[in-house]
Amino acid sequence: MKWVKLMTNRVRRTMPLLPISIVMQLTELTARQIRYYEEHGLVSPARTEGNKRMFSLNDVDTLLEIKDYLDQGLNMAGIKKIYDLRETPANEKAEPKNLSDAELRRLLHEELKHQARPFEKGGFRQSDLSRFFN
Amino acid sequence: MKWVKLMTNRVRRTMPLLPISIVMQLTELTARQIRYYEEHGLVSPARTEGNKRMFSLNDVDTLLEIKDYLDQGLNMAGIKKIYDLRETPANEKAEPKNLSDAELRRLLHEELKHQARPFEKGGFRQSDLSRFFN
DNA sequence: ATTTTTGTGTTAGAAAACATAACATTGATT
DNA sequence: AATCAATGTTATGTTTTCTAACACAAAAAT
Repeated sequence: MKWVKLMTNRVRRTMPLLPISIVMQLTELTARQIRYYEEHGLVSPARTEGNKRMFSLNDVDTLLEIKDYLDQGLNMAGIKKIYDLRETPANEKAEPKNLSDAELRRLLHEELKHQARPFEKGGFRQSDLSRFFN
Repeated sequence: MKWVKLMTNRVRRTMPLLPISIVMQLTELTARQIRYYEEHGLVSPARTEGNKRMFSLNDVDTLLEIKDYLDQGLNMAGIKKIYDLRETPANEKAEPKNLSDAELRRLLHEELKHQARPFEKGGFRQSDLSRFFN
């Protein structure tokens, strides 16, 4: 079952869940800025069928970093270079990627359902999606 | 620092981040169903300035639970009752809830920042859940 | 000291997503 | 047969997001 863990970890951070409006709030960037950074390949949000950008938590992470770098005086080229260097294609392991939608949903659902609640035991008020933020 | 952790946990789970379309995919419920459950007070998503529903991770959890209960044959009344009973106003402790947006953002930022570096995000434009896993 | 480039603002017009509200349908309860 | 509960469907209006274009100030290059 290790692969499940890995997959869900990956899924957690890469799931495109957030519309640009939320990302704007989370990052304090304007839509213009976010799109501009995308234009330069620094983020690659998914798209809905209707072509709307949907961002993952990783994307938010990246955008916050970009913001930091800009604050530190770097320009696009510098930031690009940093990310290029960071890319270690060596340690990119191929992951099992041939699950049906239904299966993936079921896995997600399972995880959501049986989350150990830290404190209470009887009252599992919520199964906790917050792992998505880890 | 413990309370920070707790607090951020709470914040993370209650932050209204997700539009209804994403919640639909996550829960496999229709918009109609989700709105109907809201009508019955089972979830209370936040609203944007423009009146669009924004759901928290807790909301998703709740919706998944509702789905389970319905599958188990409960009806609205039953589910309502369950949530009513679950509400133990005794253990509702007042939580420190007076952080500025900037502070919250910084906390979130910190958490996101010191994470293991993710994967590549290639551009993709697919429908269904499969676009979550690339 | 000009000229060019960069990063961002602003605007316009179109399309997508979402809202409410009403009516329809289906299966269970009375 | 009539009612009710949960959901589907449709109509219509508003909000959000999109792309593309032009504007502009500050930095960089010439």
